[in-house]
Amino acid sequence: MDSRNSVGRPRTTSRVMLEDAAAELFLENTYALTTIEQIAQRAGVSRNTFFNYFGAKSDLLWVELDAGIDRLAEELSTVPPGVPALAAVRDAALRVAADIGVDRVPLALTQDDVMGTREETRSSGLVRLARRSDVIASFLARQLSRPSDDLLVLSAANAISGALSAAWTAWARDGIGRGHLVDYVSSALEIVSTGLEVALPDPTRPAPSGG
Amino acid sequence: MDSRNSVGRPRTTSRVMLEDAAAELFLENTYALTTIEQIAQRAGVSRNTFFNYFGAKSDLLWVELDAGIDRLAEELSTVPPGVPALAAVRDAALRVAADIGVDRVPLALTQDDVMGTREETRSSGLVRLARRSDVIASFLARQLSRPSDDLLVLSAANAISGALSAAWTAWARDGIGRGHLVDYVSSALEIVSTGLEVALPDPTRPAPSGG
DNA sequence: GGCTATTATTGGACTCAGTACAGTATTACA
DNA sequence: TGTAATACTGTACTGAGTCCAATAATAGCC
Repeated sequence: MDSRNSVGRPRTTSRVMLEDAAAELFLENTYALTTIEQIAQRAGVSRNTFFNYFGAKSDLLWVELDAGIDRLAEELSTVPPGVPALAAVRDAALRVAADIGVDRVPLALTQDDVMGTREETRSSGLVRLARRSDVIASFLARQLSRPSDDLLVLSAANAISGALSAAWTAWARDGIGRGHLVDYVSSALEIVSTGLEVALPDPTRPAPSGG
Repeated sequence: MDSRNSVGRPRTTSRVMLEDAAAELFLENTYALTTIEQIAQRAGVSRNTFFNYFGAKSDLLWVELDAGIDRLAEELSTVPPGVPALAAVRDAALRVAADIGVDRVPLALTQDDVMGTREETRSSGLVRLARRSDVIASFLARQLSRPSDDLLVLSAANAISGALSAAWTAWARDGIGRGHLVDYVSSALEIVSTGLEVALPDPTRPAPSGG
């Protein structure tokens, strides 16, 4: 039961030790009140070593999601030319989601209120959203033979990435007993691919096709 | 020709003087190499006064867009219940865009490379994207009588806001001779409302309706 | 075993954004 | 003229992120 600090800690890599130390401290003292100094100390490592593994304190909140985006980029890079682009994105996103276990929610999304992070979480999380948009946009551009700064390509990539964010967020917020992430991602993507007019029927009017 | 500093500067409000001083300095020295101290000094005001008007250095990049989001929120708040929600959002966004003159591009979007800001621009810009998503989501929730953390509502709001970002970005990047922002916004919104499958036909296949 | 090049880690000094707070000037208003 | 509210300033502080030079650890090779 001696969990004081570095002494006695299993000798895994510094990176993992930093992640673990951070998770503990964020829960104890909130994200905002935890300093990098403290994290490094508990991991039994110097403050500078922290910056060998992470570019910023907020990176610690998004380890899980960053890995997911890397996965997505890899999946998309192996898609051969000629394959329908939107379906390929959807399939890749679903495959990535399928591998996320129920317990692997990003720190930022679960702890959020507990950790007193709302602002910091948000802006650092949005950096991930942008990176995912880039990944998707360059794939769409390649696959559809359009320039990568094309308005349609950028709009579609942003819309897809936005929908994916909504899915992850909603899933994380549903807490224990939530279903599987895949289902959330599936619903969110259906909205953007079939169109908002269809997906969000207005209670005051019949659906467009019925008018 | 005497543009040294505060002395001789027109006595407008401190806020405007800070904005002007910042714009000058960002162009001269890039955003990253300009300190708040310098901005305040050129505006003829103390460093602390800066923080009376702006919460962060990066706010200076987004003055124009922040005003646009405020406008959007106001427009939406006056929409009576029962009006079709998606059309209302589209109309409000178009009205806001219509009022943005050709010269009123946000600093962040035009100067970008000149100012050596890419990273900082991006993450601070994304905070605006999130705020706009919130505005749209709470409107949609109210209008469609759904909870505001509903997956469909969040996905739609994120998708719309993402598409709007793409529109503003593409418009700004097109430089002198670009058309009017309204046209960009209109195209981008059409994509998400009619659906990506329809809007982005795949060159390898006929459109879904034709298959 | 020892030798060497590379990589991981460290200490220390620094810049600057952002916060807190108390004190002073300025303005508005009676 | 006095008084209250508001705008501004000085000072001091915390903590993130950067830079650089020095040292420890490690891997590869003889």
